[in-house]
Amino acid sequence: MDALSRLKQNAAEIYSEDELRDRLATGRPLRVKLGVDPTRPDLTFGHMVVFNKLRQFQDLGHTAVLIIGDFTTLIGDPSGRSATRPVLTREEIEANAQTYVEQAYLVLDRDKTEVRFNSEWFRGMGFEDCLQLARQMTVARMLERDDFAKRYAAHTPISIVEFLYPLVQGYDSLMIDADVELGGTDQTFNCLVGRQIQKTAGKPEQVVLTLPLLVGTDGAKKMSKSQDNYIAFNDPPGELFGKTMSIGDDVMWDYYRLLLLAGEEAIAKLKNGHPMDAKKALARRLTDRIHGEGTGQRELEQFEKVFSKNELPDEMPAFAWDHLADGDSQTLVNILAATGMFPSKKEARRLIEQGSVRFGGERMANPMEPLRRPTEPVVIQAGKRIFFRVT
RNA sequence: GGUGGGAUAUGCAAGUGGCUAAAGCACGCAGACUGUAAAUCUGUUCGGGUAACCCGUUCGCAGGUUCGAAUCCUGCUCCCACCA
Repeated sequence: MDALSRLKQNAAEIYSEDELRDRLATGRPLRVKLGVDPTRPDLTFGHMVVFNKLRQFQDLGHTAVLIIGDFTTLIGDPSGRSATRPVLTREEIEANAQTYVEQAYLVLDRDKTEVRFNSEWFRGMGFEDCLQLARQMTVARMLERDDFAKRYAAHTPISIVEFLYPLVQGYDSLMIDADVELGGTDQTFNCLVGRQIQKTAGKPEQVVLTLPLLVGTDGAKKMSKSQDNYIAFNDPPGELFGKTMSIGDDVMWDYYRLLLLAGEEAIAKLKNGHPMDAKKALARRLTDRIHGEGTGQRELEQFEKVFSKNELPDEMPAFAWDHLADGDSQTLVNILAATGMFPSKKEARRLIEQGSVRFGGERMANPMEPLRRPTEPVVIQAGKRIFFRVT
């Protein structure tokens, strides 16, 4: 497969393919830009889609330039909801950026990655320069952006600062001489603004390559932290595996394509088999990818043990009786609550009343059931996913 | 600057003096079933209490009226629309 077709794989849009071909033909390493938001230190599988593409560029000898939007974060962005986002301190931003980049290296080639903070060029920028930049955009053009158009129509607030964001992002492209900028399809507008700014400055315009947005575990909306439908890089292996198993059958193929870069032939083959086997393979490979070779197999075995065979997992947290109770006898609900594994005592009681709690394998439906100090370790199970031992 | 409308639990959204811890939907959680934490069906969803009942806190914020307020009054904050 030649370079261009590899890079085209999974791409939603390329502006434009001809330009990309020409740029590749120069034979020099291209500077491929990706802007990241340091307000959220945790990477999700949604990010992986774009990072995969970046990695493909790296494998072809190009340089990844990660722009940490620290300057913009420092100002605080009132985007979306009425509540203004908390403004992060310099230290918080740097810490976030650090974790972010470290996680990104699970996908990226560290040696071919350049990390830049955009405060580098924005901090010293005067208001005059800012106005000069703002001059390059019109309100009508800005309202073309899908996100703004919708919010404007729905009467949700849009701050002037938000109007400045695309310009800021575009200016980043100018400052690092980006040849290519990557982003999700929701970033299309912002990336295109970069082209305009480069053009005005008399520089070659960057190629924009957008990627589809990964659907979240709810199977409906795009994966994002705010929707709580995400799988994060730093989810523990069991969580990561389980969450992957919880996605709907329909969206599984997108995960194969966008996260594992599976080809259509391989997918067609999997579709002939059992959906559950395909999903298990997906979860296993993704777990391996993040947590290291072999972890996927281990989680697969645990998963089958717990969910298919209804057996106990190999590992579970243990609590000493003396931490949970004062005397030798205590009610079930109090024991559960004392572990801190439930959001509230009410919640623990609800679970008991709904018949989801087993004590040593025996179902207990009475929250007030008195328990005695166990003579040997006993396993308490709540629902399908919470297990712990009392010793 | 003027006029009108709005702020309710995780999200959307009912509720205009007591029967409201607050309808409904979505999400979440649990049970059943299964092919998995898919799908489907059912239940459940503020917190505390030896507990089919009692108590505390919640309806933008701060006060007030009332036996009683998410619901009425006053002030404040924020948002939206129209006009300029």
